Amino acid sequence: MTQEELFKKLIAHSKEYGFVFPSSEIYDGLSAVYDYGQNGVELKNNIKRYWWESMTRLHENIVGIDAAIFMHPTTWVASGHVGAFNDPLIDNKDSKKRYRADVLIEDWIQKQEDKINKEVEKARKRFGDSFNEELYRQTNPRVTEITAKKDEVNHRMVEALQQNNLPEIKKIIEDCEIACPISGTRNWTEVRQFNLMFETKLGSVSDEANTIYLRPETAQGIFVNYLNVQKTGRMKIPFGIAQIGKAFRNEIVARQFIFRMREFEQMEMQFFVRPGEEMKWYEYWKEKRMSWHRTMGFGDDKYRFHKHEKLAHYANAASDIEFEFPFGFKEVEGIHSRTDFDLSNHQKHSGKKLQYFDPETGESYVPYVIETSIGLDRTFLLVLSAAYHEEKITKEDGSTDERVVLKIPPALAPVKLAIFPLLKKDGLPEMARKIMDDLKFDFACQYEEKDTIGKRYRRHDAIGTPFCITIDHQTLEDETVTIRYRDTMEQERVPASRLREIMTEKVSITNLLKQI
RNA sequence: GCGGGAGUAGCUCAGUCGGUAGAGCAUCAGCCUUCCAAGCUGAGGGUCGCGGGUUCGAGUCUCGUCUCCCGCUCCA
Repeated sequence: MTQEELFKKLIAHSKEYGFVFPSSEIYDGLSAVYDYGQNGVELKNNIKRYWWESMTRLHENIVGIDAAIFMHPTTWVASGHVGAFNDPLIDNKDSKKRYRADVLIEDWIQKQEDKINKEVEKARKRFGDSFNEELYRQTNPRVTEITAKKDEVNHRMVEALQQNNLPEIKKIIEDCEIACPISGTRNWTEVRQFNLMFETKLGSVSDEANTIYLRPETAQGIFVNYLNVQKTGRMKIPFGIAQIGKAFRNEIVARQFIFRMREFEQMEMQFFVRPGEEMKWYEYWKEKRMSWHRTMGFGDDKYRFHKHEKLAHYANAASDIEFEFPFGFKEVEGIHSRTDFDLSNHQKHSGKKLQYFDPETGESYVPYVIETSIGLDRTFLLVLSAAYHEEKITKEDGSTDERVVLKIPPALAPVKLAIFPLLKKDGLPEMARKIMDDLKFDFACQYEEKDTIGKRYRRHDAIGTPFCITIDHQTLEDETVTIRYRDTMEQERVPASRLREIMTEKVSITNLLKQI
């Protein structure tokens, strides 16, 4: 089976067993929007808990918040999103490739600079020690010509971007005779604007309303509350603020199931540190986060770091944790050194002092920030794709059989234990109900009495239930039950009175947290 | 946006030459069996994505349209 087929089966399985449904399906769906079903929401909540507790419980100096999705519009001016997330796009009609129009122009400008540098180097060789680079740059006719043209284009581009003048951007591309690197042609479409932030109106009367944005990242909710948390929590640097919440990006192309959605959920932690110590903490969090992933037990070779060479406007170092999905190694989490970019800009735009007085050094400063930002939906997909197994089984009579099993770590599984009476008579259902009533306060349990026992086992394999408890005639005599293990399909007989203790040991998130 | 693929029952799919809708699984009710899916009987479930055209007659031919999935620049 190819990876693509496997991925398709995984998507079908997700729907079939109540993990993920296409949004608004009865109306033909909505592109790249998905809903989490009855099992999906449990798995998702368990992942959230694993993350949340690994942050807030295991670190005394990390606390959580839950900021609103709506934020003051100036937030996004300060964060750089208003400027940086307005991408003018253009398509080449021959190669069918899509480009960011400003990037095309920037590449052209870079080319001109390369040309100039080449000229300078040539001249340096020619003139030897007597070479005056500055003078040459100012006087050489060829260099000054290219420089002038380059500066003019740059000026036009900046102005056009500021005024959102798309036809002008198209004209620049035409004037510079920029060709598509793939097709080599200059057969371009019009330039179109893709605003990555969703707009909405605040206020019930539309003409009085202000345009606000749905947040494109949760981080800013942390930054604008930095001072509130620091003061009210009497936090001392270094300290962190964690948050789980929805974010929205009007992606140009949103694809690959729940991997890239327009509405998605992030789990972010911003860690505030003393300037100059950011690299130490950057390395610390890279290791911590990788360890969190590996503890789930899907295999260390499924993960790798990817270092960003090209950095975002706010970062001075950035690495991704990538996981090997059925469609290749893809980013699940980013660990970014964000410098003091965000807090400084909020300080500037708000006029509020966002500084920290460090009693150890006796100085005030704007803290530096290390960000860990993980996609919850991506982690969900990670768990599902790593857990999905199709197994061939040889039965006692020699015939072969197949089963689909989700080997989800027990602590994250939507249903922890399924409770079955072996027969639907002889008082077994009553006994099973009694055991379930006792355990349901501590574990997500499901009771099933329909169909043969084998069918019930398989149904729970398919949703990843790690343990099935079966009540048989012997239970009536000595109060023992069998535990059937999902991964090995083996059974073990234990006293019913010990179930709580055994299950607590096997399914608690605490034990996962201890291994990080 | 462009290119490719696909829309028939909850799921997987069949449907011949254009003749009026089928199977398996699943669901529900009952019977039988009882520790690893597929025993028996019965029931429910369909505007064949949508709209027009050709035809006595369209799931099938034709035109249009919509939606979903995959690939391409961005990111968590």
